[in-house]
Amino acid sequence: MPTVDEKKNQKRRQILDAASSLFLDKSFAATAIDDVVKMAGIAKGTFYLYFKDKYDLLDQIVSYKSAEMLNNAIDNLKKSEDADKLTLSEKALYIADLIMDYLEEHKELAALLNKNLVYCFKSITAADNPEYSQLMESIMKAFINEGYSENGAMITAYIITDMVGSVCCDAVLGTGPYSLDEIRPYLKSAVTAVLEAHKND
Amino acid sequence: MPTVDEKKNQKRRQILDAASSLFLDKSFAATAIDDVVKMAGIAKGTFYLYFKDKYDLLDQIVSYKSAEMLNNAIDNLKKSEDADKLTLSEKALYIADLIMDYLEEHKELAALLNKNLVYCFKSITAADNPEYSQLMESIMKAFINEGYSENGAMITAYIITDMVGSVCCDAVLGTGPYSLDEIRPYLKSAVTAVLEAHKND
Amino acid sequence: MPTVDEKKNQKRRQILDAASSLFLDKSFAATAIDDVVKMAGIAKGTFYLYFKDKYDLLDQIVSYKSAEMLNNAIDNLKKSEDADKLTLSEKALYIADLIMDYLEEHKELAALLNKNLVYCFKSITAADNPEYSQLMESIMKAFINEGYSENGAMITAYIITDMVGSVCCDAVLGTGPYSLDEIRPYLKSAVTAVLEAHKND
Amino acid sequence: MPTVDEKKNQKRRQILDAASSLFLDKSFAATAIDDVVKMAGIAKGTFYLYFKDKYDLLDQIVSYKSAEMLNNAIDNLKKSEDADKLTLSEKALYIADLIMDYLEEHKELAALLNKNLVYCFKSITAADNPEYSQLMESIMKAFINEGYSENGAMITAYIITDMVGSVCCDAVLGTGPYSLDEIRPYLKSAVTAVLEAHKND
DNA sequence: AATGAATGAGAATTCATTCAT
DNA sequence: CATGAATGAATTCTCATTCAT
Repeated sequence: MPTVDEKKNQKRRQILDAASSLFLDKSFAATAIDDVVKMAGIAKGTFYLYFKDKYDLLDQIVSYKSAEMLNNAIDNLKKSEDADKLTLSEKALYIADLIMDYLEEHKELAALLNKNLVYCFKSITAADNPEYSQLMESIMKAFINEGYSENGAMITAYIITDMVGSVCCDAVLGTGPYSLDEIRPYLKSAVTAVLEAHKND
Repeated sequence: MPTVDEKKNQKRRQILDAASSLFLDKSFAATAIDDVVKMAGIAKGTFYLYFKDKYDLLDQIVSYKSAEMLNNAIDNLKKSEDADKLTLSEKALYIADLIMDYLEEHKELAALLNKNLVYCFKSITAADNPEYSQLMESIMKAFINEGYSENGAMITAYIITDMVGSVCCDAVLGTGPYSLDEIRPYLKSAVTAVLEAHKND
Repeated sequence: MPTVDEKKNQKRRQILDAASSLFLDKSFAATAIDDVVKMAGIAKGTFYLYFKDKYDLLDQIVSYKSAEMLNNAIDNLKKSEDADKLTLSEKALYIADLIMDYLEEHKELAALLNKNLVYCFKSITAADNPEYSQLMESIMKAFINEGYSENGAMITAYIITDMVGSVCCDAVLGTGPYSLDEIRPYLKSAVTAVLEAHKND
Repeated sequence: MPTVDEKKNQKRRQILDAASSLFLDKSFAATAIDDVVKMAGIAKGTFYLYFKDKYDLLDQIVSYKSAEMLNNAIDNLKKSEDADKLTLSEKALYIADLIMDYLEEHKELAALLNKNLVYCFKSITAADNPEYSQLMESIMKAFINEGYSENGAMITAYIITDMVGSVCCDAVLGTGPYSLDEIRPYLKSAVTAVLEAHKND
């Protein structure tokens, strides 16, 4: 016996899922609200009960899908028992691998990110989820421990995020010259290299 | 005495310039052909004498603006007499700097590339300009000489291009967390690091 | 201990009051049932328990608010003990003043009447309230006594009502060029003049 | 051989005429742009070539139709050779008659004015047509000559305009209790009476 | 009686493209 | 070559009303 609120949330997710699959197929611009409601199996008016307008839909999709990816990463991190023993570089590669796997399986998120993997962190930071802030903090600490300045750590993380996001989106969406499998080892060694390059900066 | 062809080309450039400035301000989707022709000072019908449709306009802008950037790079390279004596890494940094400077001064191109600096090379490759192919070849040779496999060279170049493009577009368009001045040194050391990482791969 | 009927009537009035204030602010057309129910603090479905549709609401508001104004006029008339001794013209001015005061203080009614002060009398005549018919009759008698034909009396009363309604609505709603204070003396002498003009017609 | 400009103006009038006839039948709110373009025999997009939006259409109709009425009045006035010899009161009655005749024959204007005959003068004043300003001035002079203060003249004219407009619109649209024929003599004597009442105020 | 989620027809407006002049 | 009026399908969003709970 699902409550009213559960039903509402389920319907919201129906719309979110329909829309993100359409955005992947046809792009945001080429997708009409009409397409979304038809695929979600609801009436046009119902859509506007859940979303202010088309842009609100886009925002909510990015947040919602990003949160899914982050939660997935956190879950994985928790499960790997020896996470604590990993070096910063190893941790970075671990997370990079998780993100690549996730985007490969959720191409619709890759399409939405449009190479801006940083969006994830932005929308994550906005929602004040204690688990997220904890994660952020622990990452920063790891950087500092290895000799990075606070600013250097942030910039390095940003460059790596952008590089991984850009290359990975191209790869999984087929818009770049290489498949994810082909480029993954090179991308990972690039991550390590950039990380090392800025140590003690 | 400008020939008919020169006049045509001049009008084509008027449209191209008007459109790219509008695409920067309001995005491709939000720019109407009406806006373009008004800014270019021509009639609506005239537009379709020069471009097949709106998408053709976009394609031609990217090619045209990319060509400008590439030509600028080639000119610079030619002027620096000791270009031949530079190592691969030094050349890469030299080009990266040129691209960063150019995009900073031509934000409209940054907006059009939308983080896909690779587009440039694609649209360049399409047009068979001997100077471009020469440039490409000399770059490849430099890689091979330093011990890269052909495939490794291509992938490395691609990753670096994507990284620079992504970070640089964010920076000049103000969509990222850092300005170009702030991030440039870090980005350059990242370029070197990635380059080194794949040597002998 | 409020009876069920009293409760119903109270809720009906809540809706009526909310709606008329919104109709003043935003006009009938621009006011959504949604706005009304939100302001009245009830559910959308509840609205349709009390009113057939949006137009029924409008009708009932005009009747309800007109009745309020008429009741107010009757009360005032009763209190002024020497009402009987007044001439027709004096009575007319007395009532005109009451109406002007009332509309000044209840601009929402002025907005609803939309210059049709006659609506008041129509919706009043519909409801068969003995007090209203008494009032009407006594007014007609006063006319006849002063030499008007029955038809002349009706037409004169109509013209005066329309003139006062039109000028007064403009004044209190700020849609005309004069404030009520500025125009009131002129309007009152116009009332007297029209009254005199048709005597013995 | 009609010029392009003549054709445009003719099309604009087509739309204006179609719209005002529909506004009479169904009210402004109930008329869709779709109805207007169907009746005018043009495409929906064409409508927006001539009018900014639905409200612009309404404004332009009122101006256009008001101008027609005013021009008609001026023409009539010019033709009646002894206009100069008429007293103010006679002039007022002459104009009132013209307006009543006109609105009876152009009910669509009556519907648009919505009892606000003053709109006419507003929209007329806005357009700086020398003939209109001349008319206004000569009317004001006539008032002053007969002993009115400037303010008194304005207010009196306003009250009369509002009264005639209100009563007359009701009459021709059938929303009031009397037909124009029935009420015209009473309305005219009311005009004279109000005029007299404020002399020397 | 009361609720409020769902409906879907219908509204206004936009805009890429065509074509007669 | 150049023009710009005309097109009409497509799009987003609104809102009075219903009905299962």
